[in-house]
Amino acid sequence: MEEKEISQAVVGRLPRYLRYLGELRDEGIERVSSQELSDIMQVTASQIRQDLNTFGGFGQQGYGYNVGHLYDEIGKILGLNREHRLIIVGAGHLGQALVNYSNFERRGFLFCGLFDSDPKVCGKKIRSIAVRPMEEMAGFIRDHNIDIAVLTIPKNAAVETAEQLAACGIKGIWNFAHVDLRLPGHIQVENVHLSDSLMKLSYNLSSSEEAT
Amino acid sequence: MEEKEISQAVVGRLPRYLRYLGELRDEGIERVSSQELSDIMQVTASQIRQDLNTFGGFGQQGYGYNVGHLYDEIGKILGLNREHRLIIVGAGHLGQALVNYSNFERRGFLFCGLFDSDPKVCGKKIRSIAVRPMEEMAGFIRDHNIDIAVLTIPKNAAVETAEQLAACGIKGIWNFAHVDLRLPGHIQVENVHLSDSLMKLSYNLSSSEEAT
DNA sequence: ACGCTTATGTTAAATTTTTGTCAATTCCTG
DNA sequence: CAGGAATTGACAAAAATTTAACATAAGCGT
Repeated sequence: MEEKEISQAVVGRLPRYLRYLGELRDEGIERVSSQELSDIMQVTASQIRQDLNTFGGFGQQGYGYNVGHLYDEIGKILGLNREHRLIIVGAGHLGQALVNYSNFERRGFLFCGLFDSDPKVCGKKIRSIAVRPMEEMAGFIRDHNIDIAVLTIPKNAAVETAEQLAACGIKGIWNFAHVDLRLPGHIQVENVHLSDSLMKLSYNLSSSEEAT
Repeated sequence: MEEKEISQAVVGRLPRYLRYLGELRDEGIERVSSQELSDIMQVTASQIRQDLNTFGGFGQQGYGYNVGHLYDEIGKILGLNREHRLIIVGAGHLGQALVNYSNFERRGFLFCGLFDSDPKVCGKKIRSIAVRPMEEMAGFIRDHNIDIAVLTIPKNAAVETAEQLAACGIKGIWNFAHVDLRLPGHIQVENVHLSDSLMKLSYNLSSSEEAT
């Protein structure tokens, strides 16, 4: 029963709010007003209030927002109060880099398995996680209650693998491959298209140059 | 002399157009209509025409768009017709992963140098590029005409390093550190906040679950 | 060469997103 | 404990983005 569709624009801003609130909290600051946050974050106070009110009234008139409480609430909204169990498919440099990123684990994203089609890297251990052959993937997902798969393999392999993952009942895919995955709607896909990002930077470089 | 401000929403879609046009071209397809592209890409034909017309009339009425020509034009708009010279600051797993990604070089993004503050990794070679100490960075940028720096270092170091880079006259920063960099407006910053992306996925997982 | 079909470029409408405003509520001081 | 200051939540206005509609231009077949 979807209450009212919440735009991805709003969702996309939540992690940033969380980040700044975490910093304030770590500085020992207990309360903050939308105007103060606005000054720090360089977005309008109106947008902050609007965004937060999408999910409920977390503030108090005349007082502002309680930093710790707001931090927790946004965390809950983002699903950080539960644990997520992930596997990484593709034990190349990028896959390894992600496994080694300990910040994710701190947020409840647990890397449980690593898979690769290359027999030469299978058996190798990365941060205490063994690389397994692709054949074991389906079973592993079911046995270890995996909900997210991270795709760090070349694009031609990615499409087929994504379909396998879908068939295994995976809930979400964090896709670093440079293709758009076409999967059933109940499977959430979040794309990280690095080359797209680099091209945007390139555009903005050219564009700012012209505007001399 | 900025003609008219082009929205980042449009710019953000260009790389995706480029990708699909490249695929069509590789299949030997010479012409395509906005409606055909619409079917393939799952966006409205209207949006495609609107987006393309932001930059000029690349199509022909009654015919459609010439795939090769449109591909080239979008490439030019994105600045892919020129070479970009990059350095990577932070030779950790992520930095190494990016150096090894050959696709970027094919697009004209040349990795020219690698820098790290850890003396233990300095001197090491990654894909024929030696890791240099941070002290050499400023000189290197000037000597090798570097325009883009890729920041793959922890966030506390990132802020200070970004300021150094700005002082060296860098044009753009591709920022993988989990902070917002505050730099003079003429320096373009493109952020890749991986944990934000993962949190979005997490939100969408929770959200789709609720909507059972 | 003519007319029908196709498909763009452009303008207008609809929708979404962002910003501004203000009454209502709570805090805080004297 | 009363009154002024502060700040939210809600609503309204403005801006931006997306979609629709259509006149116009070019292709294509006969």
